[in-house]
This record gives sequence, structure tokens and C-alpha cells, in this order.
Amino acid sequence: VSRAGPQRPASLREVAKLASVSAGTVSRVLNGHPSVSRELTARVEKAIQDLDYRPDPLARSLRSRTTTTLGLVVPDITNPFFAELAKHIELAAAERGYQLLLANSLDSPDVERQSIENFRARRVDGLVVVPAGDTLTADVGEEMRVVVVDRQVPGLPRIAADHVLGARSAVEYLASLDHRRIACIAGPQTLSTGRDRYEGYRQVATGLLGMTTGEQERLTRFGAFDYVSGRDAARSLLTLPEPPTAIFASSDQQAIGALHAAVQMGIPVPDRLSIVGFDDVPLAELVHPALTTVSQPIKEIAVRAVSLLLRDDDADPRIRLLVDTHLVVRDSCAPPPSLP
Amino acid sequence: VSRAGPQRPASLREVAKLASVSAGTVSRVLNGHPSVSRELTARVEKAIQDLDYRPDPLARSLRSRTTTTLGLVVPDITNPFFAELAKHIELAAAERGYQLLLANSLDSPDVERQSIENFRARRVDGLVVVPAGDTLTADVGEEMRVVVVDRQVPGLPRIAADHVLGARSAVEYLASLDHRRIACIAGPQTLSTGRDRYEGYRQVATGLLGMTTGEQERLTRFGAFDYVSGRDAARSLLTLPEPPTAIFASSDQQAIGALHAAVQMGIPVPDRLSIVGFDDVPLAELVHPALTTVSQPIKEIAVRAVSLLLRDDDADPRIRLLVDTHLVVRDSCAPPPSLP
DNA sequence: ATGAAAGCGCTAACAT
DNA sequence: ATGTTAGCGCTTTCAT
Repeated sequence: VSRAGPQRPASLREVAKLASVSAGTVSRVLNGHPSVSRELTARVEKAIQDLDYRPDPLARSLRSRTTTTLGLVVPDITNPFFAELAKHIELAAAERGYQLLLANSLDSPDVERQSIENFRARRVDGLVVVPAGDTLTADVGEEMRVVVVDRQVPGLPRIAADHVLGARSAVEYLASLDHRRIACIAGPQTLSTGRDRYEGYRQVATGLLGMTTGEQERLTRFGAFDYVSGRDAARSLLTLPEPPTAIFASSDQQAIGALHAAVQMGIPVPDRLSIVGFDDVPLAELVHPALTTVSQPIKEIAVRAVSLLLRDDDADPRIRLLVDTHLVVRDSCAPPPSLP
Repeated sequence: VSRAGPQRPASLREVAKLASVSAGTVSRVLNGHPSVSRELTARVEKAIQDLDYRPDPLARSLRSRTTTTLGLVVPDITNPFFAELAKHIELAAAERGYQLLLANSLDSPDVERQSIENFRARRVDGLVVVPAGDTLTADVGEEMRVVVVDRQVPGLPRIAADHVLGARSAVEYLASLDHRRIACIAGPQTLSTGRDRYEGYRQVATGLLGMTTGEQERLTRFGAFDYVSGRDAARSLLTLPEPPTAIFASSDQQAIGALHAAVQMGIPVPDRLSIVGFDDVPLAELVHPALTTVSQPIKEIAVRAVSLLLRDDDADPRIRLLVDTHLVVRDSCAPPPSLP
């Protein structure tokens, strides 16, 4: 006797009836509760098979107050860095049976707050947020775990690359090529990432390079992380009486802006000017010359963030919060011209 | 008398009690049901204020079988086109109080099916999917609206740019510059977008240009939409005895690959070779020379897709499904060299 | 180890 | 127009 598949999905009670057990037992089997006999477990599992039963996540969530859902708030998913972060977070979550709600804050603390509160209302089990500002205005509550990624917010666990160390490695590399007049295109000092990268520059400038504060200031320009800021900063730096022989840019976009500015001014890269970027966006290897840059292990950041949110064992809170960057050397750097 | 905010959020029944009405009435006020008197409405609203009551979306969903949630499945959120699509879908959804679940299919029909089934289990009200293949293997069910974006799937409503027309406009532009030997770097013919863009090329080649089928075939290369395919295709085309004076590439990545290939071969763009791309990714205006390309109105596609999913009125199914592209002219095209 | 009973917080059908 | 009654489909006491 052939029968068409069930139109309305089967419910737990139907499974219980077919297996001649109580609803509670079915639920216990579903949730891997230890105290169910082999015999009943088998009967229930058979009934589940036969009815092609799938539990209703909504009903389960209402009762258990958990949702197997994570929330992610980023300033703008269009930013390649955040897109890659989102991808790996979604994949890591899916691997453990979690789904991902996504929201863009557009760098507005208000929008961010709204999104976080929506996520809370929906009872996401965990929240990953790349903060719009230096602080989180949303009331996160107690029931939802939170991890901040990339930018720092006081008082909240954060997983991110070590931007200070990353910047140091870039500037030290330039120094190892024998550059002495190394300039810095700094990012927004309102963002921890902007501050940290600048701090890395200053550490090497002051230490290894022995530059005075005055020299550093003369060779530093502040701006946004974008192309235009990089271009304009480079123009300003390259018209100095004593122009730098190398530039450390705080982002790849800035670095590419600087690259184009140099080319337009007839200054060949890397022959007369070396440039290092930060982030290793896909574009970095497509420009000419290909950009030497500091790569952030985005996948690792994503995986750690998800692990931090999903571990039920609070026993080992010693997940490493700072992950290592590495310098990827391409064609945009060379020794300075005309060594004595 | 000052009182701290409520620890446990207030429930609908508490609101009902405070307003001295029944739970049903509170629910009706919440849902804007017409038949509630001004008086009771006011009392309920006051109670809601006083208790800072917020309805529980989960409970509401369980009962009403709707979730004010949309699902989005893309091959890879890291692709700038999909990222921008996701952004605008999320924004359009948020504007109407909907949230967005995101999944990457990684171009795998299996992963796609799994994600769609998860979304269905969670009762998303609508699903937008950029299909991994030429067909949707998931059982979409009846309760969830679906719209396919970009790539086509037979039998499902689709919102997308008119790729045929877009390709035509690109090739016609090249023709208007007096190019006659126009080559085509075609995309995967397994994807409707690849086929459509190629079709646009052929229409103009056959019509306006009067090229024979043989000529067209000699000047066409097939490949993936990526940089490497574009580069290799261009190398092949440019070593022809009679090389093209212009190339229509089916994607910006291909076009940029072709650009670099030409430069490496000592063929200046646009002086000796014109190139047009497709998509207008952010990178397109950052390469040198800036790329002339066909821009897809991604935001419009996103907004229409959301409208299509969210309209309760089935009366007017005549939302335009094909949206217009437009050519953005930059620096990568010029008249062919040495006109007779 | 299992069953029975009691909800999670809301909406909708049915009264009136 | 409003109240009353039943659940949505599951998990979790509380018994036994």
C-alpha cells in the first residue's frame, strides 16, 4: 500500500502515540537525555523515521528559551573585511546547527542599538558585534552572550587581531630594508583599530628608528581608512622638503590611494617609494605593484568568536583573545633609493 | 516613589490586568485590530507604557505562524555583488520590521538545500535566494514566499537586471566608437547570467556589426567570471593574427584580468584596446584606467525583491521583474587605433 | 526510567 | 466591541 508523504508535518504527540510512549519520553530522546531505556529509544526513533518527524524550532525555543541562533551586527556588510567575517561566522555557526541573523549598523550607534535589542527580543543565544562606536549603548541583558570583534569596547570580551603588533611588523619590515624616513598614514583615532595601528608605528619609530617625536609628527597624517584619505595624505607627505622613502598606511584602501598618488606624481613604486598596507583585502594583490600588507586571520577570528559564544563550559575562559597577524610580502616595497 | 525597571519583562496578561481588560483586547490593540474602542485602546496603551511591555516575538510566531523574518541564501557573501545585495535587502527588511537570516551556499546545491530547509523549519515568511545551480533542489513548501535573484530558475519568480540588454548596451557602445572587431569574454554557460550576457553580445555582433557566426566564434572565449579567466582569455585573443580592437568582458573581474594581460603585453588601454566590463564593482573605478562597465541597480533589485515577498496584496502581481542596467562610461574605451 | 500535568506568551475562534 | 476559551508544539517539573 503506497501512501503519499504527510501533508502537515508530524507532531511530537503523533510520534509519541505511534511509539506508544508519552510525549515526555519523545522529548527526552530528541534531546539525548540519558535516562531512556534502549528499548524505548529504539521505538521512538523508528516512529520519528516513519513519520519523517522534524521538531518545530519555534515551539522548542518558546519553551526552552534558547534559539540556536546567533546575531551579527556589522557597520556595513559591503566592507570586504566584514563580509569575510560574516561568511566564516555563518559557516562556523552552521556547522554547529546554529543560524545567523545579520544586521548593518551603518556606523550609527542608534541603528546598532535597535538591532541588538531586536536580537535580544528574539532571544538569540549569542551576539557578535563590530561596534559602531567606542561604546555599546544597547542593553545587552544577561541571557545573551556577547563578543566584540575587531574594534574594542571597554568591559566586553573582544576577539581581534593584535593591531599594535601587526603595525610594528610592517614598520620593522620597512626598517629592515634600510628605510629611515618612514611616514605613517594613520586612521581615525576614535577607533581602537586606528589608535592601535598608529601606536605600533610610534613604537618602532621611537625605538628601532630613533625618530624624535617631532620627526614622527612631521611624517604622520590622520584621516579616514579610505582611498581618498590615503591619496591626499600621500600627496601631502610627498611634497615635503624631505619626503619619506616609505609609507606605512593603516589600511589597504589608504595604501592604494597613496600608490595612485605617487604614480600620478611620477614617483615609481617601489623604486623611489615603498608602501605597506593593512588588512590584505582581495584588491591588495590586484593592484600594480601588488601591495605588501598586514594580513588579519579573519577566519580564525570568526571561529574563535563563535567558540566563545557557544561553549557551555565556562570552566576555561582562557581562549586567546588576540590573534596573530602576518605580513604578506608582495611587490610594493624595496630598499630606499640612492643608498650612500 | 522611585522604582527600578522590571527585572522580568512584563507579559501581555500583566498588561491586561493593569488595564482591566482581557488578554484578547490587549492582543487586538497590539495588532491594530479595528474593533477596539478609543477608551480601551488608550488604557491598554498606557499600561504598555507603564510596564515597558514588549511582546515576545517567539510566542507570537508560534501562535500566528509568521515570524517577521526573511531568509537570504547567497553563494558567497564575500562576493561584492552579493554583499551589496544583502545589505540592501537587510535594510529594506529592517525598515518594515523584518529581520534577516543569512546563509552561504558556497555554490553547493546540497548546502543550499539544507539552508533553505532550515529556513523553512524556522518559518521565515519569505526567502530570497541566489541559486547555486540551474534549479532549486530544496522543497520550498507552500507557506514561504520565494523570490530568486540574479540567476534564473525555471518556475520561480525572479528579479534581476536585464543582462541581455545590459550586454547589448556595452557592445553597442563599443560599436558607436567605430570598433568592428569586438571580442567577447563569456562567462559560464551553466549560469543564466553567463548565457544572457553572451546572448547580448551575439545579438549586436550579428545585427549591428554584421559579423558572421564564424567571426564571432573566433573572437569569443569562455571561462569563469574571475580574474584569471579574463586574463587568460585576453592573452589568447590578443595573440590572434587579427586581434580585436575591443573586448566585452562578462564581468568586471574578467575585464580587469584582461586589462592586466594587455598591459603586460605592451598593449596600452584604451589607446590600442578598449575594454568594457559588467557589474560595476567598487574596484572598477579604482583600476587604471578606470573601467567602463555595465552597472546593475543592486539596490533596486533588493528593494523589489523585498516588496515582492512582503506585499500581502496579491492583487497586483505586475511588479516589474527585470530592472534596467546602465552603462557607466569611464576611461577604458576609446576609438580604435589607425582608422583608415 | 517513565508518565501525567502544567505551562512558555501569545493569537484566534467563538461567544455575547 | 469585548471577554472567554483553546490551543500553537514543545520541555520540564513532579510524581511514581
